Amino acid sequence: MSSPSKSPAAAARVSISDIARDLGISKAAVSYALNGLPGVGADTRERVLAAATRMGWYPSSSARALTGARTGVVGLVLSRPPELLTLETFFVHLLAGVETVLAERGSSLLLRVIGDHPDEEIRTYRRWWGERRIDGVILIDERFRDPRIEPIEQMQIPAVLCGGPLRSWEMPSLWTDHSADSERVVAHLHELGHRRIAHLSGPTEFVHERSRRRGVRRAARKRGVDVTTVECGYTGPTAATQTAALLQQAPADRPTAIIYGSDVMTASGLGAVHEAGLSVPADVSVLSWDDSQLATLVRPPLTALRRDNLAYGAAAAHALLDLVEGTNRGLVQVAASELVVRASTAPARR
Amino acid sequence: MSSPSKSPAAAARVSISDIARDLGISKAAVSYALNGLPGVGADTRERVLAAATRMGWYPSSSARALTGARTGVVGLVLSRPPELLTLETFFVHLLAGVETVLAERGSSLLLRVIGDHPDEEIRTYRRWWGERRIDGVILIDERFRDPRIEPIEQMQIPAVLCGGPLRSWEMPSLWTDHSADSERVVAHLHELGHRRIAHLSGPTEFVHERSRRRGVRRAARKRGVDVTTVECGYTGPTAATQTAALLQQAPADRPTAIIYGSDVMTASGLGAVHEAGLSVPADVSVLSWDDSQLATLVRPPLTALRRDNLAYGAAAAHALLDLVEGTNRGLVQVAASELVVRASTAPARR
DNA sequence: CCAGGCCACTGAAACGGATAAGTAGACTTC
DNA sequence: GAAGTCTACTTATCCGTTTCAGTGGCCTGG
Repeated sequence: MSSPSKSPAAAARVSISDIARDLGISKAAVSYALNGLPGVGADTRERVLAAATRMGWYPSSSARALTGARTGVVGLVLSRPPELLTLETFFVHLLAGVETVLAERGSSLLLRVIGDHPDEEIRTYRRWWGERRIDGVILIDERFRDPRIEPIEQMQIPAVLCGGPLRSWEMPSLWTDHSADSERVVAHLHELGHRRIAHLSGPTEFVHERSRRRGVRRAARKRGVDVTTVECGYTGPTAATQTAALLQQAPADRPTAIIYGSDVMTASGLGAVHEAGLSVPADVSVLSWDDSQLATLVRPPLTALRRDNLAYGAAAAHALLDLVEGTNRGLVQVAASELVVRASTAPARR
Repeated sequence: MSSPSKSPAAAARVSISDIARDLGISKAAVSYALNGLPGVGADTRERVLAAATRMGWYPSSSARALTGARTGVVGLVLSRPPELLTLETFFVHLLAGVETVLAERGSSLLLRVIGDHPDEEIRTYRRWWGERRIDGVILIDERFRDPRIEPIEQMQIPAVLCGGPLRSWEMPSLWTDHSADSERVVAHLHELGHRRIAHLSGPTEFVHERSRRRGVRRAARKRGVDVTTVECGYTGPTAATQTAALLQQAPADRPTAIIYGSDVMTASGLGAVHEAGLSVPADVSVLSWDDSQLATLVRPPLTALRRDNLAYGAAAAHALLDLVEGTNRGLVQVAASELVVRASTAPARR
């Protein structure tokens, strides 16, 4: 609480006018030189470049943006309560993937973390766009009848939808083949002899959870596997409660394998299975729809479906930057997931 | 790869000139009205405000920044390899905490995620600052002889250091009392009768790891507890290897309790203890310097030192925004950590 | 009744860069 | 050797906002 900071803005900031004055030429010539445009001689260009480096010049992003060019910033809103963000390694990986590409292509990420509230999310987009802060946005966590779609389209904000495909949506989307993933998961359990399984999915307000449920049901029916689908929150406790409920049934009725919607849910389920006096994988096999370090740290380590979230983020960033530059990549299919088999799934008990 | 996007910039964007024209007054009057400055009558002010809402006006951040005002953006660089970011719930919590405050006070977060490379981090600051993109930065992960300090001071970028105190540093820092934390941890183990403990810390290039090591050694010496300090990476495997090495010693020599630098390290250590044929907490107690969901998901659940990282991020953001507005809060002490005792620590075996 | 002050407002410049339009001078062209 | 074409610049304007320096009109005080 001591003295006010002595105006940090005091630090010398170099503009093209300074360079022009220093070299005795016009601002325009400097601008041409720095942007690699024709209109200046080779020697002048070199002198300008040298002076810019020497004097520590950087283009003012504000001034550039003001003339109508890009801002070089991409917006991303994370709208889940912080306690859910925590272990959802998905987000951090996604961010890292997005960032790699943005850095490569000279853009930056404007991030907003808000509790679960779609209105707030839309307000943020409206504001960022109105203030000309961003070139476009990445929309994650597609919801059923997603309320963000219409405002985004109406404001004509360039956007990439992580989800879809969507009939009205004309911008790029990153499409995951949930039905193939479901096949993979169910096939694995079927091969191990499981004929009664449960699927504890995340909230069905998310489109990907709906798709997975549908996929699992279809794959199970095809193989004559009996499946119970239960909707859970993403948090550990709800998964544990639902697991306990499932296992209270008579041994002949209860599932011999459980698919969980996330690594955290699976780890919690693991605890619930033990508390029910059963063991994994001897009595019950469990399988996580997400892989992560957590999956390898619990005992037994979890069989999990692994997606490359870094690549996912990178693909989203590429699609968005391409769109901003005028190329609509349309529907981009993301790489297939891979089932990593560990010790939490085993042959069904006879 | 279909048609180029039809210039999204085409969407009508309203400027104060539009409002001025609409109302038949000057741009200056509109500006005064919108900013709550004297110079316009109450009725005019109201008409301007109404028109701004009606026409959907937002201030252009670029134009504002150009006149020398704030940009309303705070920069943050995460420079650790993505695989470490993943389970380090610290970062996500920190981000969420920072964001809450920024949103409240009308700022946004510009984020860069880079692999572990301080040079790149400094280049990012230099660029952001040169391009007038940010008002200030939050420096996390203080390092020994931190190479970021000097450039930041020289460029006079307003910054908050998460760490310190540092003699030359005149800007705010967020100081954690590592010595009190160490006391708490060692006291707990001492009370349980442990007289031979090990501390597997994170990399000593980080100042907080050094402080913790020093604190643990001092607290142990004070109580006549024997302590072995080992430097580990933050990753699981190195912690497991070091744990195995420690437990290979003769029962009379090996530690009866191990303090780990993070939750991931502890969970991995847990596995290593089991593989050595020993049990937690009967043979060895383990304790994590970080609490998280992971700590509750492994068996046994981990005794852990809990920091409020959300509050930590919030404090950092507050200190920075205050600094930007001219108030240097100096040394801010963060709230003390709390030891959450769970099942992974128990009385030492006789 | 008029100087002085205040109020509500206008005009213009400034911020830093992009860019359209203009202008010398050198060089080609027939 | 005059007209035309390049090249290498310069001048001026614009983007949207803030802000400084006016400028009338009205009110007040002496």
